[in-house]
Amino acid sequence: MNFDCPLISDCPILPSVFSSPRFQMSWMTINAALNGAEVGARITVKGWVRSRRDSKAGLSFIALSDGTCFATLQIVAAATLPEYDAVVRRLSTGASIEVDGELIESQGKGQSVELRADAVRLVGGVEDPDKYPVAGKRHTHEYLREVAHLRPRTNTYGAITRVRHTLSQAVHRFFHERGFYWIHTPIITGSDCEGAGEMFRVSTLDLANPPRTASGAVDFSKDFFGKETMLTVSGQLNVESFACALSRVYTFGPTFRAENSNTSRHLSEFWMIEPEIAFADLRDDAALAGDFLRSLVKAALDERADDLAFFDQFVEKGLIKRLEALATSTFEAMTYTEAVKILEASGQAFEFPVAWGKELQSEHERYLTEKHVGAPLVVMDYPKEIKAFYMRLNDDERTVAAMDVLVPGVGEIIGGSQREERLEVLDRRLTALGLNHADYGWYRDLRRYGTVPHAGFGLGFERMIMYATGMGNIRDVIPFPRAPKQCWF
RNA sequence: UCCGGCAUAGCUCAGUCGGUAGAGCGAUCGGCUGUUAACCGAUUUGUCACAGGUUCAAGUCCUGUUGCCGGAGCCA
Repeated sequence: MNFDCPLISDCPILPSVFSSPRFQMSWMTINAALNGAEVGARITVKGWVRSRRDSKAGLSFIALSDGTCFATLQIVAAATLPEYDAVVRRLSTGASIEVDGELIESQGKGQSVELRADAVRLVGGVEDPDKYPVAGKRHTHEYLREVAHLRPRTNTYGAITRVRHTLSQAVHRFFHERGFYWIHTPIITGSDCEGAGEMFRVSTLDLANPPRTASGAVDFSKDFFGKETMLTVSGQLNVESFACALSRVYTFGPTFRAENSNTSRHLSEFWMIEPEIAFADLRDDAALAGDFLRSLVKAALDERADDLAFFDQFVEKGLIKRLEALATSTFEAMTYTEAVKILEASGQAFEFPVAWGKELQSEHERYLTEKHVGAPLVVMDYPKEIKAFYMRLNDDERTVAAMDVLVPGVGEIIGGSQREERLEVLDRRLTALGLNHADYGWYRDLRRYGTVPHAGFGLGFERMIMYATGMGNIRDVIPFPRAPKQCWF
């Protein structure tokens, strides 16, 4: 690598305190070549062949992608090149090449600039073009999932990957700019009170021959941590302790659920964002959720227009309009009690009956957000019986300060609540639910020492990506999906 | 986990009443063209998911298993 090449200024670098000295390479990204490089520049690009078309005029056209942007760069390779027959004419989809050449205005339609090749070098050929798993044709998402190591080379997955990155960056930027601190909550937990479903065990015990207690049960005191440990299902409980010290904090990391969920909206391993704010109530929480979703959508619109244009055309017609509408909207909000009234008055024939005190079913949520509102919707103040122990009891003693954000097409994208900060009320809830106070020692401590009202929520990151791209299956918006019976790569 | 559907060429699928395997796309070769989802012609391709059963004969019918898809539940 040559880090001092004077010709190259690598792809648009955002203004930053880190912008000098620049990290430069001796070749140019296709993103840089297409967006900002001077016509007439002599450059080198490297990437993977999407397609090759030969012309009897003595030319071959190569569509080259390096994944740095949606578009491919058209390489024009003349038959007069010494390597024309040995290299160029043998290129097939998927091969990797390096090309030196001059960036020129395109003589053809479909692109403004193209690279007139001075030299084409094969980096890696394709063993058997007939067997290349992502040949230049349409493939189903289901099939591409089986070749997840090669699907990043397709238009769709390249676009998803770039949007995913942009949204990740936007998450951190949003919170950083508002004074939130990122807390790295643990992945391994010894807390059996997280309570959000089945957990994966973490153990170094010999499964075939585990140590036993006198009563015959597996003796976890002999395990690595001296107790039973699991993969976390949420960083919330841990992050609450940091909120009650640094005021505004969030987590953004992987989360694990061992539920046997076989749906297009669930993964066994997914990423979740959980902000937590001290001195905040549920209204503050909902306001933050709205700002947050709008900011993420705006980031995607601003920074990934090329990828969104693709999704708009091939995945969900009208996607961009929908996102633009969201970016400037305020979310409608209603209480659970109002939602039940609306559903009861809707005249819809639901499979599951609607009644105050019962969970809202998917079909109910879908009606509310897709038909009744036609936009994102916040439902608040659910009956305490159907919500978790840590949610703050409202003055009516029947409901808790919980909220769900529902969006058309995806359903529940955010779940949050104001946390119960009053020790005696929390203890009453624990008792009512038959939970052992001793198991919640440090969590109760937060209520014993300088307790404050606080609230937060969890956003399923992959569900956000689905919403931002129009993709219909959550397994297609994460690089290597983990789901029941699926851990292939 | 429950309900429903599906599993046939590299991919997407057809395959009638049970009678011994087809198309499109891709790929390869050739033709044409500053081409671009190119176009025209030719060629290429099979453990019919797996295990058993019925039958003279099973891709086709029956049983079981596995996997995938859609919906539901759990949730984010």
